[in-house]
Amino acid sequence: MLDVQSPVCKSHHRAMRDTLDVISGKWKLLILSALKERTVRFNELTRELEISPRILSRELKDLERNKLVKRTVRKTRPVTVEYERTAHAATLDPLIEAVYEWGYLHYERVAGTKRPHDPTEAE
Amino acid sequence: MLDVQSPVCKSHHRAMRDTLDVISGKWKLLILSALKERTVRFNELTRELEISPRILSRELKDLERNKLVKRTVRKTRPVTVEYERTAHAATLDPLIEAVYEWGYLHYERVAGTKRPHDPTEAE
DNA sequence: CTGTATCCCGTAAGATACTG
DNA sequence: CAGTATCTTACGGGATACAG
Repeated sequence: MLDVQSPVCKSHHRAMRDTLDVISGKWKLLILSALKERTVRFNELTRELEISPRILSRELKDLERNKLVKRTVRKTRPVTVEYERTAHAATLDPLIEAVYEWGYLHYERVAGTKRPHDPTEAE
Repeated sequence: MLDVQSPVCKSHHRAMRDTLDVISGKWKLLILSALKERTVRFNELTRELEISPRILSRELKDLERNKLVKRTVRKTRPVTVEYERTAHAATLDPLIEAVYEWGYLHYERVAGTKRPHDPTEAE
């Protein structure tokens, strides 16, 4: 049988799957992006990203498990928890940047076919 | 500085969502990656990516709808269909490259925490 | 404030069989 | 070969209420 897929393509494929397994989904990159500049508390994130606490909790755990965020409990009055990116997460910056760049540059193109939100736009 | 969500962050967020809406999911980037070098036929893709025809069909339609792949019917013996990337898809190269790079460089790290590997596959 | 516990829905994804 | 038709399962994602 002819070798349809070269070993190069295979490993390429595998590497991409590895990445996608970690960062795919609706939220992970957005969360990491939100943590890019500063440390953020749980509820801050729910508000900023408009994500339900249930989902956020799960996503943060995933990210923590993959060593991309660090969770810190601060013994304040009611107790606050701060999330911050790890150094490892910083290695995702080029990827995040690429995602942002593409969305920014090709916004109109995307808008033509689909565009799900923003209620500020009058209907 | 205490402006929790600056307009910059908002638009950043939006741009990322736009990108994610188009390329998120398990398959789209892998498909585009497979089409990077050459034109590929439908069944070739199902074999190379180990994706079921149903899913592949849907993904290709999505990509076509977003002007990322071009479908060409060749009037051969039983009829073959070739898929190729559009010029627009080429603008995703930096993103795809970033996905590949990260998976490649941080493979070990990922392996430690999760690795849904396919045991049937030997290399 | 920081989550967890339920309940629910839509869709992604897969297996298989079948048609043009 | 290139898909489509079903059917089924799994999971992502959301709403809400509640607990620590």
